Amino acid sequence: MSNKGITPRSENYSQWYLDIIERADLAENSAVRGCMVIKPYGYAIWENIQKNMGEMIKRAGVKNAYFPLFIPKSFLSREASHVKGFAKECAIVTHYRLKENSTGDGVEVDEKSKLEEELIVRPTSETIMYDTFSKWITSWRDLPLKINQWANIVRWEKRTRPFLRTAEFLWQEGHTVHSRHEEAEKEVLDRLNMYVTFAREYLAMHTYFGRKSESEKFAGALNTYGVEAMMQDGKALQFGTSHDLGQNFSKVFNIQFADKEGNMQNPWQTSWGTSTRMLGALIMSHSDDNGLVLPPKIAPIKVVVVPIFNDQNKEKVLAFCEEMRGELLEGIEDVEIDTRDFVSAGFKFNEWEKKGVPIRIEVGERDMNASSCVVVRRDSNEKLTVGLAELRERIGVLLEDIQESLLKKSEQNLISKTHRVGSYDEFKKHFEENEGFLVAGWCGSKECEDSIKYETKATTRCLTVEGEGKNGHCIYCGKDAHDEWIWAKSY
RNA sequence: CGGGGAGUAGUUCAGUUGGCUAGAACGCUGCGUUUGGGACGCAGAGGUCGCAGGUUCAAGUCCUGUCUCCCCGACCA
Repeated sequence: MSNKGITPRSENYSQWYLDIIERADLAENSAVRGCMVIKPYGYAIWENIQKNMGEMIKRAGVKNAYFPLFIPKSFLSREASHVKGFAKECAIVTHYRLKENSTGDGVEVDEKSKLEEELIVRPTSETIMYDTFSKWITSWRDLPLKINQWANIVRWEKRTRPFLRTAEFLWQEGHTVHSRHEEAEKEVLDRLNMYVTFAREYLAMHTYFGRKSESEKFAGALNTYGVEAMMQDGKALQFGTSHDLGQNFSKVFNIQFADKEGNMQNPWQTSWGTSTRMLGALIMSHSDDNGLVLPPKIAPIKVVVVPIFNDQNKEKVLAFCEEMRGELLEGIEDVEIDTRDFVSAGFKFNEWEKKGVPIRIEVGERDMNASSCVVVRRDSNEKLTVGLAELRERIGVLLEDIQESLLKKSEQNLISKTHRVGSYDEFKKHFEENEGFLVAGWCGSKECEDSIKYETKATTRCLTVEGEGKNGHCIYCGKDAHDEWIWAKSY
């Protein structure tokens, strides 16, 4: 068994996630390559994410809203570095009508329907939202304004990878507007912490988080903060970001408010987001060679009951399972009974393992007679015989225990694969031969960062609180460094 | 956009000194026996061999063109 779990390089990678998504089969048209179909089981995970993170977002005083998919081209060109960051990966709507083609066996673009101004399919919604915000905000009384939207966005990446980078993906993007910079900065860090907490509590993922370097920051932001998770193969996966936009956008979108003294001011803004990439992070963090392993809090099915029966005792066993779900497992959510009589029990065991269901209960006549059942945990494959009287309590405890031990494992993976090195030679050697992250001083110059990236493929991931202000030497040039950064190869 | 690889059944693929009716495994359908770790037997369905042209008595196989996909880079969540 490999110890790297499911990664894009693992054998049969494409087989592993097939319960969650599949590549959109649009092979005849290269223009839509890189799109994904999220299947019902995968979407159920996404719904759990939406529900739980959605609650955290609401608790932060943020309201949900929805803005248009299409952005006038002129909006995108207002903030110089923003447009520079996204210009090369936009889908553009140029016409609004089709007509029958000359041979009569299809359709073609009606050239007469050309738009005067092209529309951009949103790669992110700063521009279209902030144009609207400029109409909503006139006074200090309108602030802070905190808006979130769950939406799809399109980024025409040159190269896509199932899960980790698709042309279209779903996400949540939050946008807030504040009267003072300190307040905006606090919001940025609060939301960053929200993501870290969500990753820990729900996804059972331990992460590093902190400020991104100049070259890694969001196009148009003053500062970007990120959450970095480590996959089982030691590579980094950026999980969420939170940006301090300063006044960059409020100035060009003409958002102004009258302060208490009656002076017109440009407010301070933030934006923050997490995407369906989380599904990829979730899979790659916990799963093993037998398939997915899902943390109970996010698993669409928490407990699956596999009845073991033959033609003679089928009804009896199935009736018992229903009873089990209704009474013996009262209060345990998302329990599924696999009543299929056309596949073998062994097949079902295997299938639910592949789907990552945290707990499997096996019940046959043998168990019924003994007033017990067999309980199997997905994370450790441990089998327990549990008396029916204590079943509910044990399952409740087990679910919590699985959640906890997955987090512990993730923490262990992160910490045990984060190293320090004394020289650049060792730094280089690490990324050639070993897995995992490095903590190393960096003088902050773009030259050093670029050289390191070119020579090792590793980049700065973030500057953690612990690394901030830690004096030392730049791992590359040897000059004085005042911060220690997290370095890693990333997806 | 650069470098590699590949297009044959739903999927993964085999199939060259060109030669009969194009194959396997898995999956799918039906019947029967099974069901405590991916069941088995029998019967069956499923193909314009990416597309176009050429060479030949004969092309999945050789030649030319063309399209597409995948992988590795650059770019990025």
